[in-house]
Amino acid sequence: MSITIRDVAREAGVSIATASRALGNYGYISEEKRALVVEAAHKLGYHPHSLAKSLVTGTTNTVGFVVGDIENPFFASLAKWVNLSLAAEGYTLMVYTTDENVEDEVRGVYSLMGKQVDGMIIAPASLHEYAHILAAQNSGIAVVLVDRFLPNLDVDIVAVDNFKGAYDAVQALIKLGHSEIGFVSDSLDIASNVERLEGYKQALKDAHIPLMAGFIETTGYTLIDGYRKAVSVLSGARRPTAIFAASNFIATGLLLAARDMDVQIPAQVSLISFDDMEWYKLLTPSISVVAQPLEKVGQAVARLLLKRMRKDDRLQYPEKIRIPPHLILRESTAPPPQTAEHLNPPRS
Amino acid sequence: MSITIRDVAREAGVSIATASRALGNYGYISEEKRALVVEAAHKLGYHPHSLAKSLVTGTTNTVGFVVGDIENPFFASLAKWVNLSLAAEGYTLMVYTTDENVEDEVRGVYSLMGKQVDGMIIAPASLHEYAHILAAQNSGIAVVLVDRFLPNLDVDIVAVDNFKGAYDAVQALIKLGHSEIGFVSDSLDIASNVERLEGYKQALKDAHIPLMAGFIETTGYTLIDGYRKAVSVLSGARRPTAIFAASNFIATGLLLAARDMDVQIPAQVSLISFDDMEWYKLLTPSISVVAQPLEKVGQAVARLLLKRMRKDDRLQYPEKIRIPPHLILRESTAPPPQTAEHLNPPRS
DNA sequence: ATGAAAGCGCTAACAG
DNA sequence: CTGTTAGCGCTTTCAT
Repeated sequence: MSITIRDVAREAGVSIATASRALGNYGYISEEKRALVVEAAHKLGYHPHSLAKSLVTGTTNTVGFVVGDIENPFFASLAKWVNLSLAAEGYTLMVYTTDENVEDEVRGVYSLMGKQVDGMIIAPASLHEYAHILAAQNSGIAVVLVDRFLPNLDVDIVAVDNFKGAYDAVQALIKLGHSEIGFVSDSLDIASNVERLEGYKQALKDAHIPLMAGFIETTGYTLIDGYRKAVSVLSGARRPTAIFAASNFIATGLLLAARDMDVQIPAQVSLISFDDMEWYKLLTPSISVVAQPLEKVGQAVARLLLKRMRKDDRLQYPEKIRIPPHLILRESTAPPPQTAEHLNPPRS
Repeated sequence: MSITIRDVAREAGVSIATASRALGNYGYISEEKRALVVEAAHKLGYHPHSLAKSLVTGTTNTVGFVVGDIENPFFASLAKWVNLSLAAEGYTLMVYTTDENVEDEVRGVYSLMGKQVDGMIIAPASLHEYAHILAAQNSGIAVVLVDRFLPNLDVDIVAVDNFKGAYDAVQALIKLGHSEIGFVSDSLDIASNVERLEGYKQALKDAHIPLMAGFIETTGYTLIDGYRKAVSVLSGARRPTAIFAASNFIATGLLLAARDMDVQIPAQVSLISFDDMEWYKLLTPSISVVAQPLEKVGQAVARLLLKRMRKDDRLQYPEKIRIPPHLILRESTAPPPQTAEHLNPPRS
């Protein structure tokens, strides 16, 4: 069927060991035989069987990337940057999509373990279920989390400072005069959302604005979930004058809903979104955001994983890297409408 | 180090073969021993080593996905749909990004071959270089192309009817009264762009509008390439009254440029984009598009590949599947400006 | 510098 | 129904 190193060796008139040395560029071998083997390999159209090699060396040059949804521009962009760094070092990415579903994630992690990936990058779907992540670590695979901390687990992580990002955003809204600020995110079983919620709460607290439970809303992770929740928030009895959307999907759903319901942004409701999108600049109004430097995050993740896979012991354990996000105020944020009867001017 | 089937067999007090049968659910085995083995495996925390299994069975349950840029929403969305269908059948996706660079693509295909993927889905970066794709096919891997035909190669493909999509779009512009219609795409070494150009040309021809070489422009595949080209097109001596953008990246670049240059859409220039984006609806004006039903494309690709991997011989060879796109006219298309001295009313 | 041979973890004849 | 055994293609001691 396929051409093996055995065929190459025979063709070149050398032993399998010599052929292996020639093809793998290791050990002692005469230039003469090396050339012979290389030529034979070329002539026969030989291509190495990495699986067989992996079985003996124990390394696959493959890393697993486990995320909620590869269609989400946040993950797609992250994948691009991670891949860029990893591909340069000869690694291939196996992408596993979980639909933010823990059972799928567990399946994915074990499947990837079975496929003997050298490392895994995971954006865990749940704060509370991590036995599979522990199992992967214990089996000797390098694991680094991205975007979402697992406070109960000692494992490397790279993420944006979500607390600060949310805090800055909400503080900016408060400075504009808002006191009725809504928070909308997807599941609070996801660590980054919890951190963003904490930032939101702290900003309100520091401004002595009472926390209103009705202003904190969560929904699913898809665009349509975001849309539905937005419709309910915008049509609620007590509509906030500003909304902090904890992700691009939530913000997009809200924009779609606002358009359909003829709610004016920012005249009636201000908006700040987590995640910057190229097209946010194109909207009328352009959208204010907490931008995540995904290039930096992706590179940091890749670099850290690479070091772990190479067992670089100059690293602390675990390594926790926080990348600062930055607030960009555009046109979707403005002072609250004058007619708002609940207007509560900021103290500052 | 790790727990193997040998350990499980010993623990359960059976032979390796029996353990393998129990774990793999095949052959004859008593319920009693099966339970024993399963329990031992569970107790020991055994996880199968798929690589070793693959080495003997010759199948990996892995498929390679070779695309230009996973960050491009077109590919990201495609990946999602393909993955959905494939994951349901137990396959994992290895994503290889080529940056639309043939050398990278060649490297990727050979790397994936070495990793013994059962199948590959490729959006080839070049019309002319396909020896590597042939090699993959010849090595027994199921290969199906997506989005881009390779006319000189007998290989399965699923793609949108690019000719028709472009034809319909340009015809719609002509009906609105345009005769100075620009075409902007990335590389014409990419089959789908060529097909779209052909559709553009044919629509002009059928309306007896002379083809102007200066109205056909190509550029790179990134957003910034699209932006730069758009600036030059919009500031050219003879600016078209309508532009057909052959991809979402090109269209986005053009929108960004139009905003920066204060060019009014559609008052001064009409625009139709290939690829529909959720946010196109949110812009002012909303963007007219040739929408590609990516869910259908992704599912068709996955289904076809699955059949090939299973050697379903009810299939023709090669199988060529065209999915019809559909034109959605929104607000970015309007009659040309009255002041245009070159106005050439449609004949219809 | 080169070759013989062991073995990575698993499946699949084959024999019993 | 169960166990023994021969590989899958490759790397890597260990001799020579």
